[in-house]
Amino acid sequence: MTTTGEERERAFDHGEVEPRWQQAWDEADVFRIDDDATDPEYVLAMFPYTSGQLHMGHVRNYTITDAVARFERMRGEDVLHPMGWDSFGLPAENAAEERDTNPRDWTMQCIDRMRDQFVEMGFGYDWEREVTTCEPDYYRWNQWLFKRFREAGLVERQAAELNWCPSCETVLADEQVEGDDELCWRCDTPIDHREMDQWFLTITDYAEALLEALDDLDGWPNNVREMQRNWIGKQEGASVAFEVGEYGAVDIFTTRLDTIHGATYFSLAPGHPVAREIAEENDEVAEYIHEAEHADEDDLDVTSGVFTGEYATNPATGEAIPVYVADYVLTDVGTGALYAVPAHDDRDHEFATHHDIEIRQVVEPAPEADVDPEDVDVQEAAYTEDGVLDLSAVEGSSRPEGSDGVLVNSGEFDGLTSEAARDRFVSEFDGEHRTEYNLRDWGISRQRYWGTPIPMIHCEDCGHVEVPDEDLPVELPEFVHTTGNPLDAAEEWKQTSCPDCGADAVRETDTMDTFVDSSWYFLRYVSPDLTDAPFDTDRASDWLPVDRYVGGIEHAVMHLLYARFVTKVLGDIDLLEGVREPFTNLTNQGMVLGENGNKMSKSKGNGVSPQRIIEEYGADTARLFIMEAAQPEKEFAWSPEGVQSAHSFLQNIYGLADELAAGEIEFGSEGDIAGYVAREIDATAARATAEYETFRFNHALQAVRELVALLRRYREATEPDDATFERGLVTAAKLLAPVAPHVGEELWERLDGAGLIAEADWPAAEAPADYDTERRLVENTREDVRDIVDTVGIEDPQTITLAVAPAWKHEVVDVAREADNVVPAVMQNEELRRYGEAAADFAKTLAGRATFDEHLPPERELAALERAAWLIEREFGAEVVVQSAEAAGDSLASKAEPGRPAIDIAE
RNA sequence: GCGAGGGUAGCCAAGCCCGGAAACGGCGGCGGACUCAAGAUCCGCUCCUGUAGAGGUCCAAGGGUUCAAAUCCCUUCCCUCGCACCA
Repeated sequence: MTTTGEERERAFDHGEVEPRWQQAWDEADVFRIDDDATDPEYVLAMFPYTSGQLHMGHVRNYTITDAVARFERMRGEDVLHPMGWDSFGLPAENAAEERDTNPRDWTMQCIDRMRDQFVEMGFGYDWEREVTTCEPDYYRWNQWLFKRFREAGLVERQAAELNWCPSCETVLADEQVEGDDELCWRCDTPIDHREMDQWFLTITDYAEALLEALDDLDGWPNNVREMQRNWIGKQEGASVAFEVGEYGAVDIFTTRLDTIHGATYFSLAPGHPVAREIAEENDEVAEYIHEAEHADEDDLDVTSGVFTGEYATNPATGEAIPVYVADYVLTDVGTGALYAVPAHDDRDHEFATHHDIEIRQVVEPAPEADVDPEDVDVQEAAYTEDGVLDLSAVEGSSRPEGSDGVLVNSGEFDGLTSEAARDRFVSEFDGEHRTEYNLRDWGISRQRYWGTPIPMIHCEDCGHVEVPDEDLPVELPEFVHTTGNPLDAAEEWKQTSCPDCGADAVRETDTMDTFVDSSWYFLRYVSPDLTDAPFDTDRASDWLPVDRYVGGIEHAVMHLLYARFVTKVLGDIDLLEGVREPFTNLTNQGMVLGENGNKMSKSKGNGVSPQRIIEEYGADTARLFIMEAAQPEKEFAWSPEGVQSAHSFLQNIYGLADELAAGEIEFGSEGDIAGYVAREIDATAARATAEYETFRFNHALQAVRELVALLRRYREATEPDDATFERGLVTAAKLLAPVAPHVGEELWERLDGAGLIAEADWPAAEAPADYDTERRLVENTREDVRDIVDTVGIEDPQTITLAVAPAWKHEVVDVAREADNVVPAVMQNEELRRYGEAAADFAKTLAGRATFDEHLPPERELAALERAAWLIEREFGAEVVVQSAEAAGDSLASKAEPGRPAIDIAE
């Protein structure tokens, strides 16, 4: 960037300015919130994982919440805006291994580094409420809550299948298993699936509550709500038992019980217990199951399966249908067993065709459907829609060919709609209504060191025994480098005695999933130092829910679902009162893309380091650029031009304030222009406020830029009125301050503001009366003048005369607006009739129009044009004369209409 | 396949909920002011036609409702995201 000498003189040095204000805020306790505050505005960003690296995603996330917090504070709200550290987790262990240190030291260093960066960015947090999940002061409450959940019957020990790396001797999360070959991400060893006992929180008990409440979460994005609905995966259906050979009754789950008469085979998942029983007698089945269990996802065709030689009895028809074991039936969906209806299910159809099984239609389109039953050929493709039952094809049906249908066996079902049949068949075939969820219980056991120890003890005699509350927290032992779980290797720590019987016992060596930490951290901020409970129930009940939660979409399901679950449980065990949902409004900020529009990544080499931007341009430039670039939820590409533009703007407005402070601006007493500027100031405040409220910071900032540009033009055009000019700058500074807080303070200091702008009052936000109408009048008039000058080709206009329409024309429009029949209505008006033919002609003109824009009365139009005349003078270098209809005389004024002054341009 | 969100001028992108001006902004491009010049800044223009503020054609495509549609309704096409051998 090149700067002129003058600009350099007027520029601020962010490296000097920013730390100074950060210190000033700190000393003035600007961001502290008192424990006594009632129902403060709770503004929260998802706390970061402590990687030590601040990236642009963080900067964007925290710039948004910081701007909102500052905005609300200036409006006089008490604001809770805390920050903490999601500091447990596997990466810390890996980093410790790589650097020959331990997870704790490494994590603490990362936290210090990140905290410094947050301060440098000017983010205003109440650091007295800082929460660090890897501190015993925090995680002891994970343990305490685990026990309360257990008391409430929400903790279970179940077997679960896990990814196990035989070389590292540890469990891996799904995302740590790489590629189709399923290799360990660290040592490239193929992983095993191992069934292990695990601790679970039974979130499935809350499946319905979690699902239902989504409908009322109006402040959440639709896609997140939809993702949670999908995840919970509610299915309403029914279960019915089929007798399978000598193996007894097998329950199936179906959502299409109406099609039961069309079942022509029965299918078991390879993992179904009955399939395993059959395999013991049948080698072919055993082989298939083995194959299915060791195959990769796509190895087996959808039609793969094996006939077991067994038959199942269809309770609807009494028929015996063949039993298959098929891979397309999933063990953990429904009951892992189903009856197949090839005529009405695509996969069953494909399977049946391949295995040459009968396809029997039992549903046809209902009369109101726009499909002709004749066009449905289930031999070709399954008909999967609802319809009416057509049991003519069922064996034993008494329905004659072509008739409207008589019932199979019992006659009473024929013609039922699918919906009615589903309901009816439940009782008819001894089934039961059943609701299935895709949601699984939350397995929280991790065979890792860097997490919250699960507060349980295994005693030979007493089984699983809780660690008594008074012995909490169970603290982590010293970290040891080992291939497996360091807790397992910590012999001294592991050996203990049973709290119940006193015998020798061992501690649980699993730690908790780190999502446990983040499922309630937003409550700990309320009372971070409390020593006898995780949080102060009264205060939390008052301060929660979080009013504004901002974070990445990657947490749409996991974290946000767990937090909702925990919040509901806390309510049910009386630790929270009247808070059923943790986050009222949720925003998922979009990605910051690299300059080329691709995702920033090391491999693409298009990453932009926040640290570098802060050093080169300062935090405010980065903040302003990010907020101007796009609305929070949209992605945008990093742009050096945009950064540059934000930087120049900040320098520019600073320069103006500095000149003002230095007394270098000549002031005068010009009145009309000041009036114009004054109205623009008010309108800008109103617009920016509304945009802040609706999270469209880019629009708010655009308004601020326009105001500053206007002030600059004002100064160039005339000797401005000092009070108006200063008020304009003060307003711009305040509107800018939430986004560019350091520059805001610099401006404030030069504008003689008392105290800190961070604590100043937000500008009153009331647009002037009829602002929009006036603005439209002025803009239209300016455009018309341009249009004329351009089309006519006037080289050098000398005088531009604007004449406002006479009062009677305004009245004609008023009458016309109300009238059905314009011309008669106008001519019947005594007053208007006085204007004779002119009134009639004008009425005729209006009669052809469908609508009438709002317009100002003549004297207000006159005043508005007088205020705006300077803009036209400046643009065309001509004298501008604004006249009333009377002053202008008939020849000109007759061309004017309300909202559209007559224009005369003299060369 | 199911679900959600979209398709607006060369590009990015507002407006759509609550129908009423060729449609806010920005970038890029063009012209002008300032300057020895460039940059920065400022003022315009940027769908087509037009010597007094005009006319024409426009918001993925097609239909409909309405005095009036980018906006409401229907159909089709395309994009992005989420879920999915889900019984």
